[in-house]
Amino acid sequence: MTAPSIGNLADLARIAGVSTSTVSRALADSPLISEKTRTRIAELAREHGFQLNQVARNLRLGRTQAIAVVLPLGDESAQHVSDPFIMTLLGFLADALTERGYDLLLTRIVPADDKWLDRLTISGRVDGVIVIGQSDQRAVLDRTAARYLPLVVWGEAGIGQKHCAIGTDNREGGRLATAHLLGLGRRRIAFLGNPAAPEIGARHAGYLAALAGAGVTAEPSLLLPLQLGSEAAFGLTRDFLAAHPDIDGIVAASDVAAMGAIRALSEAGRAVPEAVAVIGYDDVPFAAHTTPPLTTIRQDLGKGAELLVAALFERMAGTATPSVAFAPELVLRASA
Amino acid sequence: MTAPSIGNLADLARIAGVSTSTVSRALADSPLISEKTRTRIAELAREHGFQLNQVARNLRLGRTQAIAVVLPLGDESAQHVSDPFIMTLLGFLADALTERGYDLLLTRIVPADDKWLDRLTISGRVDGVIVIGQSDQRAVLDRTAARYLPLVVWGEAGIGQKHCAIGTDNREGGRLATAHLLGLGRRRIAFLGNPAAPEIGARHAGYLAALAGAGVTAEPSLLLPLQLGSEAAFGLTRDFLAAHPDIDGIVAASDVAAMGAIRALSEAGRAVPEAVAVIGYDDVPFAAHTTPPLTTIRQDLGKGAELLVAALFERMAGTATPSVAFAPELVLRASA
DNA sequence: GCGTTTTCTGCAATCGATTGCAAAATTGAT
DNA sequence: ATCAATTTTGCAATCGATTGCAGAAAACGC
Repeated sequence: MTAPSIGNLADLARIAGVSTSTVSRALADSPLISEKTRTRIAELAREHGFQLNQVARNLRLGRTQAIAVVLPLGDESAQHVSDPFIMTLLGFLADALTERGYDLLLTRIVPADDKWLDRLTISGRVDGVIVIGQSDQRAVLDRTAARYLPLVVWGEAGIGQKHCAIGTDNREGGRLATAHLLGLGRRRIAFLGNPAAPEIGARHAGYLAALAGAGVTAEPSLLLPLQLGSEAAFGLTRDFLAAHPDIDGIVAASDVAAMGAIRALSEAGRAVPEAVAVIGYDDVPFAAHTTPPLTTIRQDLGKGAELLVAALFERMAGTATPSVAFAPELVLRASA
Repeated sequence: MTAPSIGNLADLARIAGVSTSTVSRALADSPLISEKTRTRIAELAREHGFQLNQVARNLRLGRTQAIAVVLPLGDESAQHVSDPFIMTLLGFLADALTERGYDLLLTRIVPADDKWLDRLTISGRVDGVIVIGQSDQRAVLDRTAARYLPLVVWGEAGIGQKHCAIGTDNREGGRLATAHLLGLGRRRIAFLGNPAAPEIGARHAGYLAALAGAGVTAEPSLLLPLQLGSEAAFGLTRDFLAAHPDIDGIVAASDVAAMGAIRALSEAGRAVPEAVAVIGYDDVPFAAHTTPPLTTIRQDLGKGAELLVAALFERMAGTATPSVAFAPELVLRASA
């Protein structure tokens, strides 16, 4: 049986026959402590399985060593998001933060009022905040950003926006996707997604730009306004196909939406990609495993998480970092 | 412009012209404080946007009001899991904990030694721990559970196991899945998954039991030992089909695996479900959107999260709760 | 108006660490 | 052996809250 575990630093000090100051310094490798006592105390600590109380430590040091990651469940999101895209980003964030010795406090918020972010920032529970997705909360984000520096947001950097947003260049992504279909000779290309959401709006703008660039007139009727996070892509596409049997391409705003569309096409007897080419967005983990595997626009979330965390730490150190939009890339598989 | 925000309770006390005790009590709705001063102080607090420092509060109260949710990345898991199943459970856990006023500390751990769990439990950062998946860490879990009560694990309740595991009845799930295929008249049914992992082993046992019950002899060669979390289902199934063209059903250990198998079948020109019926496991969010939509065994993760959290809170209160395995259910869609 | 209850408020200790400053112990020089 | 210089240790304040106990104020009875 190993020695009983010790509650706090004072207990350990008593056992070692020294003051708490000495123990604290020894454990912190302070040069004020002789090598002899340092090793003796370190040995005792290990022996008794002692660890500092992080809460007390952080209180004294005026920090928390924790970062809040917020998933706001606003207009666009259903009650229970489990969007694989968001979850993948979350995983990368967890890694990036852990690597830097920070804890990740996961918070899902249904924004009832416009104070949810303030509550979080002044509660003293975290040293910084990462918000995943702007949802319909841009105003709240802007207001808080004016007063609270260590805040970064995954999303689209809009004009006149006050908060630091990091994400991929959605306009470019939409353009890439559409240009790819155009390059395949497709001309009647539908857009599946709701442009009201900031990111999707930008992708739609890219879609329009690509069409214009190829001399194809965009038809408003080829827009399928799918709620983000909704699972209605299948039904929406099925009904749409009845009215527009002549389309030959679909630019989907997410891989999940693309999957729904593919199923609708498949059930309507339209081959993918022969009859209708479908391109997704995100390149989520399962995109390579659908039938057929999805051609899609990849957002490198490993890189995204790195950028988010890097910007956040700069901000925690006092520098107001600018927004970033990095380039997405086309991933060729079989659906287009 | 609103009044400048106040740093701490003492500042607010100064402004109100009372002691910190009074402010603290007023904010806590203590009956020791007169209605008059209580409302006056509450008003001041709102006006100045004051909030208690939670770290200090929790230190004083000897708690953290936070729960660690651990994703151990052991043998079976790739470096970056983003298994939709786990992520869905995580979402529900976040809701269940938030509802009870607790924070969720997300921790991904690659178990390098056998002390990772001890480090977490004695760091004082959390009031309890939920581990998602036993991975290859059963020994560590058992050892810690002997000493640290507020610990619950999502997973299979094995015999002789010391820790509290909560999950679905995997044996029953495997049986259900297999029985369904048998009911469809299928006889040459393959199992796609690695029985070495506890949960999968149980599902495989159920598979064998169902075969035996129907008088079908199980063939060891019909086992496709897919690493859990791996993305190799496609390749594995494709190669397997070459050697075993005669199968007419596949019981997959996860929906993700089922997707890979369906693609392999599709590319081999075998229709699903006509030629080969495929049944998945989990019923993850996208299972309804594959082509064809997956027939699968549903694990109700909302219920699972509720059970995990309920057990954890009982344990935090001092009661050693037993392991629980609740029933999974068959979800009929189109793949089998 | 005065003593007694009852109601309110404040002092000071506490949670478990860190750290500036002063005191003690050690070392070295003479 | 004595004293100065240096190294090592400890006292006590601090981070921002909560709370037992005692004292002040208010309410009450006579």
